[in-house]
This record gives sequence, structure tokens and C-alpha cells, in this order.
Amino acid sequence: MSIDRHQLAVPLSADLNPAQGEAVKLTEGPLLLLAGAGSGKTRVLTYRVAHMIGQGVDPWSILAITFTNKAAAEMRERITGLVGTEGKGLWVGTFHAVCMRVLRVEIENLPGYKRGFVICDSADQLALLRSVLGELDIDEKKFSPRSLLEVISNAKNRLLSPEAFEREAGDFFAELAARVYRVYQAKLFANNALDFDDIIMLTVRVLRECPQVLGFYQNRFRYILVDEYQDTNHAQYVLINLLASRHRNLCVVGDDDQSVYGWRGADVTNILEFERDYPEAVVLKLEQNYRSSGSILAVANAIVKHNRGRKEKSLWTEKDDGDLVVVHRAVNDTEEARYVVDQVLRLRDNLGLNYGDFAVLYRTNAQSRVLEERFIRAGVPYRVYSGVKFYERMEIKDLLAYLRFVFNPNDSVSFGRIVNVPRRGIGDASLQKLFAFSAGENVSLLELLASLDRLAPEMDLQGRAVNALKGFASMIESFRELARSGTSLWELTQFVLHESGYWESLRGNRAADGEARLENIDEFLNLTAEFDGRATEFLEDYDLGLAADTDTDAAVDGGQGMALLGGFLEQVALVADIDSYDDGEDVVKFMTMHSAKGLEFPVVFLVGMEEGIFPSSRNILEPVLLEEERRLCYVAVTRARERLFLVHARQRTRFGRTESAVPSRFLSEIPDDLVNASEEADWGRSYGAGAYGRSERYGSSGRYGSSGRYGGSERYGGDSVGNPGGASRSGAGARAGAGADSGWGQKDHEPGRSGWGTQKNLDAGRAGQETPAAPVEETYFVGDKVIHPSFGQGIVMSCRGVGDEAEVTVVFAGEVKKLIAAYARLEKT
DNA sequence: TAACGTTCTTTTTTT
DNA sequence: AAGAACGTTA
Repeated sequence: MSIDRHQLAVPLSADLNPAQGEAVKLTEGPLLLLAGAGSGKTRVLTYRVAHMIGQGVDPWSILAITFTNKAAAEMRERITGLVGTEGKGLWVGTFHAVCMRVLRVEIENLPGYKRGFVICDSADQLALLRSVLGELDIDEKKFSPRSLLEVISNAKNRLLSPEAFEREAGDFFAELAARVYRVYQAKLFANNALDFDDIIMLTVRVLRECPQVLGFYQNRFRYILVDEYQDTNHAQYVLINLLASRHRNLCVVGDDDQSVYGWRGADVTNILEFERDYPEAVVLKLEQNYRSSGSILAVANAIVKHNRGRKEKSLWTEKDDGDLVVVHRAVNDTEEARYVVDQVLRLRDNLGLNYGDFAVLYRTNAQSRVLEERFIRAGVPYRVYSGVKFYERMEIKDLLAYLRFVFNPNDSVSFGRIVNVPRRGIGDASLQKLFAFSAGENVSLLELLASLDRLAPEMDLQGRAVNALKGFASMIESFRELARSGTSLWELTQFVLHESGYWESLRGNRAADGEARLENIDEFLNLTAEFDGRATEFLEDYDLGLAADTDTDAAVDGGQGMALLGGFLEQVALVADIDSYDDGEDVVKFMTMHSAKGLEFPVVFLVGMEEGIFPSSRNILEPVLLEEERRLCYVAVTRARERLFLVHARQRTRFGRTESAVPSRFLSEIPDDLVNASEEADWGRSYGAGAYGRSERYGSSGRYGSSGRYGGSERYGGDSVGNPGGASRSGAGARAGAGADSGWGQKDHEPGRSGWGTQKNLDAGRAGQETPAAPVEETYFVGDKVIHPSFGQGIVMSCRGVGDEAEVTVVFAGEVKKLIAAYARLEKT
């Protein structure tokens, strides 16, 4: 992370050791760079590209593939710092981002595919698959949608079309999966939608089926670099080899010990057999670790040594041993969390560390909850970098569905999601007829909606539904018109939000989390505004140097306005939680071990070091899977620079049940002399009498009070805790210190609307906000203004009867409802 | 049609 | 523990 400091001032070679220097300079021909954890491979990759540009290589001819968008942004930034120019034309991105860039231009080379497609996220995939199961009359309970999706994903990662997959299907299940795959794919096609795996697979298809396209990109990319090569799957492997086969200037970087994505099709043999693919390849090894203390590195080496199928190598460091690694046993999971908080506070106090120096890593997202509760109670600021993604929340998905349907009116998944949200009186029965007709007559949804007058009788739709659908169709058309006009995304979103009645319906929803949802919507609007701010940049990028001809494009009708919307939707689909990782933010970082890959922290806690948790119970029996768990442990351990804490609990609550737990086998793979067990004993002693007293101290004394870092906000005085840094919340950077709230249910409590992609904070302290049911004997009069928990504000049109029995007719935003007072929970305003 | 209550499933890991 | 899925009720 120190590259910035060195930029430009020194010649490149001064920052590099001999092996690194060689890797930077050997720009011609294939290169395999085996880079151990913390060996500075990111720096090498960056310098290598900078060096090439410095040597006069046109950035336009360089393609660099990174593992995350975050890494891509960083690399681009550092290259800019090193060479002083922006490296215009340089392609840096993840596989998915790079392939999207190709497909946006080239997809129409594939028969039937259209530009203006949308990307299905996992929830969409699931919805689509279930509709397939329904059509094929397959019982979800016998064949779980998720396992079928996994099979399909695997097939795509191996570049198998439904037909090819069918041919190789050996057993009954595979045959069934093949049928499902075929229909699923047909549905995607009809919706003009791609799933994640399609993005790679279709790119390969274009390159394979269109020699002129392949030729173009082969010629263009004289130099190709791929990071984390051990995590590439077959489709990605083929893609890279197709592109690199002309110039053969392919540099791949990786570490077989850090291969942890086998479960999503990654194939370590890609890196292990690179020399077979490129016999003339130079192989360089980076074995000096610059990150971790001697003890931490020794622990990592000791653990990974237990794996059989690996290339022998030994990382070394010039650093001192440093502190011993601490293994701590907690009584249960809440005590585990308490221990972590206490250690954070202790180290911060004793060593002058910042919150931002700590990371807590776990195997599964579910483990974050207990930790969060504890951190909130202690008032320690933290941020969760995985788990429920921001845009997976219901209200965000709804809003996105509107935008997606505006962008692509063939997207039946989005249509199905929003057509009756807020309620428009279009019921399931009507929708079924609609979909059946659309599929049966092969009429697109758009055409169907446009010609309802003619087709409604054929579909046997109710008059009420027809009218509602007509209204919906013309509303969508007005949205599309606005989008085409080139309005800003923010404006479009505002328009959609209000015209659709969605905002109103949320605002009226006083129940439970309506407020939080509105805040999320607010956050979403910030994101659109932020994207608007980058509009020019994006549109330039969009058809940069490619034969894109947006003006005459029929599929993306509306040109730039729609293109902008498409770009935004793409970003939403492909940007991961971890991409918002902000190193500088002074909060404790929570994330899965997988997400932590590529990152480093001064102090790391690995929690849940128990058999069944880590290694996961699903991967314990199969040796190959167990080795991947062990590699994950290696990755996790090597994230730590100075201090490492390995924590396990004797009891843990899972599925609401308390189970006893056995320490992870990985702990016993560490030689005793590398571990500090004394802290455990120390803690053990103080536990009975001291533990609660201790938390008391942290909780209520002013001892840690005014650290001054936060401009005087009282950190630990009583329970009141502010947000770090005054919680600036402009734009996507709005990451108000999730978890900094103490949870009294105070008004400005901010339940996790912590910005792009962060997990929602706990709703601790939100109790007691329940809306009471309508008071008995309440009487309604025509003209009364009322609020309904889900319909929002409305006006009473008529009322029959009194008290509980009263049947009240209310006009809500765009709809009329007949409600029984006793059940409706109406509130007079 | 929608709200509400009961029962069931869920926890790998992510682009 | 929390959410989804189903059935019941008005």
C-alpha cells in the first residue's frame, strides 16, 4: 500500500526486489508469476503496466484483468500516478466488466441477441428458474431450485450449451437438469437477459463464432495480464487464451495456495498447467513476504503445509517474529464477540491503534450478527462488507425493477415484480393469463401491453385488470419517453418513484421499517446522482475506440439517455460489496474470509474457528474440499500484518439452537510454540468475576471518552455514541458509521443505511415503535384523512356501520379500497 | 384481495 | 432467530 508514497520520485527499480524487477521488465512473451501472499504482486502488476507505457507501448493495446472492481480502480489510479497520464484506452477490469464491454458492442453478432439486454442477479435467476419449474411441472421440494441453478452455472462455466449438456447427461437428474437448463436459457433469451455466467460464455461464443471480432480483439490486445489466475474457471481460461493466442504476451499472476473459488468453477489446473499451454513461458516466483510478522507467516506456512496437492514453496520474511499469535477459547458466541470488542479497545488504548486497523473475518455471513450486537452495545464503530447487499433490499429491488423494465420492456421478471407494486388491482390470475398468452403466441410483453384493446378479449382478462394494465402501460411509456429524452438518472428515478405511486406507498407504510426503507430509497437517489456526475465520463467510455454506433441503434432506442440507464443498471448488477471497501475509514471491518482476499490489516481476528463452521461441515468429508477450506484459512491468516487472533467458542447458537462446538482442526495444525495461550488463561481467570465488570467499564465510564478523533463526539460516555466524522452522507460515499448507534431507538438512529452495498445494521432498539391498531369505537366520516400501514395516506369516501365493524371505503394514491375498520389498522390524521 | 397466523427452512463462500 | 411459504379468515 506504500506505492503512492514512492510515485514518480524514484526510478521504478528502486522499489522492487530483483524478482519483482524482472517480472516488471520481461514484457515480451508469456510469463507465469507465482506470487505468494503478501509478496507484492499487485505492485508488480501495476509497475509492469506503468513500465510498458513508459516504454512507449500504447495503453490502448493493454488488457489487465483483476479480481474485483476495487482492484481495477486502484490499479488504474496507481498507474496514473506512476506514468502521469491517464493511460487512455487501457482496459482494466474484472472478467465480467471486460466481457460486458465487449458484449455491449458485439452481442448482436450472435443471432437473436439484442443490445439493451439486462443482467439477472441471483434473485432474478431464482425467480426465473422457479417459473421454469412451474412450467415443466417439476416439484421444487424434490429438486431444489438452488441446486439446479448450480448445475446450470457449472455447465455454463464449462461452456456447455443446453444441447451439449444434454448430450453428456448421464443420469436421471442430469437429464432433468438439462431440460430445465434448456427452458431456463430460452426464457433468458426471450427476456433479453443474461445471467452472470452468460456474460463470460457469450463473449467466448462471439469470439469463437465471429473470426472478424476475434481478430479485432486479438490484434488490439498485444499485452494481457491476469491477476488471481488460480481462480479462473474454464470459460475464463478459454477466453484469455483466445485473446492471447496471437501475440502471446500473456502474464498471469497467482498462487495455487490461495485458490478458494473451486466451488464456483475455478480450476487450479489453469495455473498449474500454464507451462504446458505456453512452453516458452518464463516462470518467476515471488517468495518474500512483505506483509506479515514472522510468527504470523510461520502459522500460515504451518497450516497450508498440511495440504497435499500443492506446489512446494516457502514464503519468508525479513521481518521480526513479532507478537505470538493468540488462540482464544470463548464460552459461547456472544462471549466470543465480547472478547473481540474488548481486545479491540485494549489494543487501541495500549498501542495507539485506530479502529480502522482491525478486521474481523468469518466463514459465513450469518456470523456477523452476534458480533454486530456486541459492537453496537460497546459503541465501537464497524462496517460490514458482505451479507445482504444494498441493492438486494426489497425497496431497492422494486425500484430497480422499474428502471430495468423501462430499459428493457422484455424483462418479464421485472415486470412481474412491479406490475402490481404498489397495488393496482392486477392479481395473480390476470398475470398468469398474460404470461401464458405472451409465451403461447410469442408476443413480447411490450407489444402485448401496447395492443391491449385488441388482445384483452382473447386473453379473457377482467375489465378492471385491463384498465389497470392500460394505465400501467402508458405510465411505463411515459417513463421511457423521459429516459429517451436524455434526462438525468436522478430525475428519471424521482419521476418513476412518484408517478408510480411507489414512494407514496412507502411513505404511508408506518409499520416496522418503512422509515428505513425511505432512507434506503434516499441513498439510492444519491447513487443515481453520483452516476449522473460521471455521465460524460461513462458515455465516452461506453463506445471508446469501438465500432459502436449508438445513434442508429434500434435495440437501445433512445441513444444516450437509455445508454446511461443501461450503464447504471450494469454497475448495480456487477459491483460487489467489497468494491466499496474504504481503507481509510476509521471503523472495524467485518467481512467473510473470501471477501478479505487481496486485503491486509494490522490486526486480524478470525472468529468461529470451529469444526463445522470452519472448516464448513459441508466440506469436511471430501478431502479436495477440505483442502480448499485450508487454503482459505491460509488466505485469512496471511491478511494480518502485526497481530492475529484465532477465536473459537465452546458453544454456538445456530438456527436458534445452542450447539456445542469443537475447536477447528486448523488450530491443532499450528505448532504450540507459535501460539500464545497465556492470554487465554488470563482471560479465563478474569472471566467469572471480571467479564461483566469489564464490559461495564467500557460501557459506561468516560475513560475512553474524548479521543479527539471525532471532533469531540462522545464515544463512550454512557451509551450515547455519534457517527464517526459527523457521518457525511453525500453521494455513494455515504457510509454513516453503521453500528455506531447505541440503539435506544432514538429518532436519528440509522439502521444500516450505510451506503453502497453495506449490510444493514441491526434494528436493536427499534422495539416499541409498533403502530397500535385502530382504537376501538373509532368512527370515520367522509372526508377524514387517514393513514394505512401499507397503502399510505388516503381519504375516506364512505363509511357503513360503526366501530370495529365499520366498512370504510378509502381512496389511496391511485387506488380505492374497501376496508373493515377492525382489520385495517387505519389511523386518523 | 389482503392480512394474519402457523409451519417450514435456512448457513457456505460471490461475479 | 428470522424469513419464506402456505393456509385461513373476513
